[in-house]
Amino acid sequence: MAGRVRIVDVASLAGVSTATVSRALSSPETVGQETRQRVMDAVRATGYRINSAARDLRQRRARSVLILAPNLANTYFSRIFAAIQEEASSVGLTVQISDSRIGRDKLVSLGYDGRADGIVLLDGTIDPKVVNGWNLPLIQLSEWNDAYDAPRLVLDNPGAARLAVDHLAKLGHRRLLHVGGPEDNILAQTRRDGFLSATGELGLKPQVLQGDFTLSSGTEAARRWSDLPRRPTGVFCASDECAWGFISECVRLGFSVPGDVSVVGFDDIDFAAHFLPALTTLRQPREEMGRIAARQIIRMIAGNAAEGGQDDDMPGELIVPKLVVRSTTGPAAG
Amino acid sequence: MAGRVRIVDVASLAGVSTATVSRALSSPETVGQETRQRVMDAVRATGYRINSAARDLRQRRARSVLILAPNLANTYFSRIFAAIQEEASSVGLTVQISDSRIGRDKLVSLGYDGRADGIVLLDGTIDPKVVNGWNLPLIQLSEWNDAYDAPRLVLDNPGAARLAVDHLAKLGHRRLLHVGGPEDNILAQTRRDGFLSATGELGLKPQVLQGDFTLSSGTEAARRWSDLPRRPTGVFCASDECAWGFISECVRLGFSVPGDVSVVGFDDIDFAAHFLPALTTLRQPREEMGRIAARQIIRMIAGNAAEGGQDDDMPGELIVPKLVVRSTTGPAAG
DNA sequence: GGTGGCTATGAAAACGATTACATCAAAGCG
DNA sequence: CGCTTTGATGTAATCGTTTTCATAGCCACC
Repeated sequence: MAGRVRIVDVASLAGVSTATVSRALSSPETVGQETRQRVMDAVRATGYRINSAARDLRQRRARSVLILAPNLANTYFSRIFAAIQEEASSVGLTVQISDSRIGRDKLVSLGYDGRADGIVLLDGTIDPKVVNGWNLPLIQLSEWNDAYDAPRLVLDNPGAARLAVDHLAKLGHRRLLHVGGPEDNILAQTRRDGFLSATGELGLKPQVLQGDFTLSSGTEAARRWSDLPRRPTGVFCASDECAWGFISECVRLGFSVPGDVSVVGFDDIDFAAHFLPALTTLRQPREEMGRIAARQIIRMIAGNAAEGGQDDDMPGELIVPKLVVRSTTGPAAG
Repeated sequence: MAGRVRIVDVASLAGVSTATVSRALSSPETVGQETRQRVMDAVRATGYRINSAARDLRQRRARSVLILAPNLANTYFSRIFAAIQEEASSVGLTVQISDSRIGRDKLVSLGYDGRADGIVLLDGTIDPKVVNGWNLPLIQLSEWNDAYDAPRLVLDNPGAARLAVDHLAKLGHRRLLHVGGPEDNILAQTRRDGFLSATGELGLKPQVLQGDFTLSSGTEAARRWSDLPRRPTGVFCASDECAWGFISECVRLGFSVPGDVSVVGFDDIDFAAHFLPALTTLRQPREEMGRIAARQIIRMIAGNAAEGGQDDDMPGELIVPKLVVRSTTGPAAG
């Protein structure tokens, strides 16, 4: 008795109207004791399950949040997804996930088609016209874009870079290198800028190589590093993957870490503590970030439904990173 | 001019009926050249976007597939998700993702609420009554359960275990250890059984420790290994994470890999090639698996819509693993 | 010129819930 | 005892599409 049971079937079995069934299910207290029981029995007997499409249409809401991220394969996101999903599920919201690089038109639709009533956006490179055109509660997470008209929850990236630089400086390193991320990425930009201003203030000699957060870009950077005339002894990479790519290639090239070069990563992925040597890095509390963002979008959705479209006061919460010192950094030689 | 534009608005602007607008959008060839043009112009002028809830209700389909996986935070899945999402998106399907450990009742609803018209299931531990009760196209991926009445796409796990054992045996290892996964996991079971029968046939001495696929279970296993009287020299771990936990702890305890012990992992995650030493492992083509599964569920959904519920002939496609020899395995001493 | 077969369109009935409004009985109150 | 209030229920409109008919115009063919 599955799939094709409608609310009228329940109603007729219970000997009441569909209105009563609906009420018995969504606001039981408005329905008589005995009637409620009859309805519940009928529901059980028929195996009735609500048809969400019908309810969504009538109520003009979807009980669903949409997560948009560039490149779902990136393991950086998985913990965030899990946290969001958990929070959302706990208040009865389902979660849709889409790659944010699916093409402008599809993207526009996602925010318009009535299937989501809130968006968690992890991509700062989407055309602001598209983002601001969606008429939905939205929160920016991790990445952001000043042109988006929505609250954000992001890490203090410049502060994190400063922590890395200070750490390396304190160990005596004077020639510092940053292996950054893609030029159009806001995280890459702010980490690099933080690196440059921190080194500047300390009167250190900064150099920058461009990468793209990946293992192989770290590997590539290591080769370029080894060709440098007076090799930097302190390296700050924009991601743990990049850092590990850098380190493993250095070792293959016959250098020692941290003997010849100290390396700081970024993110503190699960493997960081288990690499050999264990990676010094900046911890980004991804699970917590996902959780907070989820709670906020849930509040915004609820508020939106209640107050009718009043946007939040758009606070920009700043998550503070933490330096985790392990074994890929050590005192500068000499 | 956003959000509140309905098909009637487009229709009246174009001076046609809603039926014509609908047709112009979904089957343009059935609509007159000039009318079509007028409709398209009106769509553009109003910024009309379809309301999916209404369409889903009317068509009784959701253009959406649901992915169910145990523990979304597990990075093993991310590449699979990405592949599925990509395939799904290319044919206009959206993707919902949910943790499969959300509680029986929510789980039942997910398959019934009309929001998904196909399911990719990556969890073999769900109550078969629930799974078989869903009246939807479904495919099992990676994990499976014989009681599920649905096609599956899985790796040849026993075959993979055999590859690992043969490799270690060929290197001269006689005392072999398997660090397995959780007892209730079908992957763990079949890999362990494959290990046991392969070692049995070769007349080798097998031992088994239980783990749970994680880094820390590998670490723990390494400690237990080091306490063993006559330590096994060849180790086969049920996942790369576990293998790396094992190796890094061995090194910390003062052993050499592969000098004192050879280790084979499972999965070939991105890091495997970049660990120091690089990990010998069994490659599981996760992206390809996701892609094939997605294509199949798409076919099943299409077939379902066309033929009206006829299930597939339930083929059980078997993916063949490949041994990737790197640097954590070497000849047995003596 | 009547019949049949196109093609292009519109009117209106679905799809399956929720909910505003009406109804009716029982109860409270002076 | 009339009048209002309250609580429980039913009736029917509604959400925004798609799709089945029905219709109308046009051409062609014997």
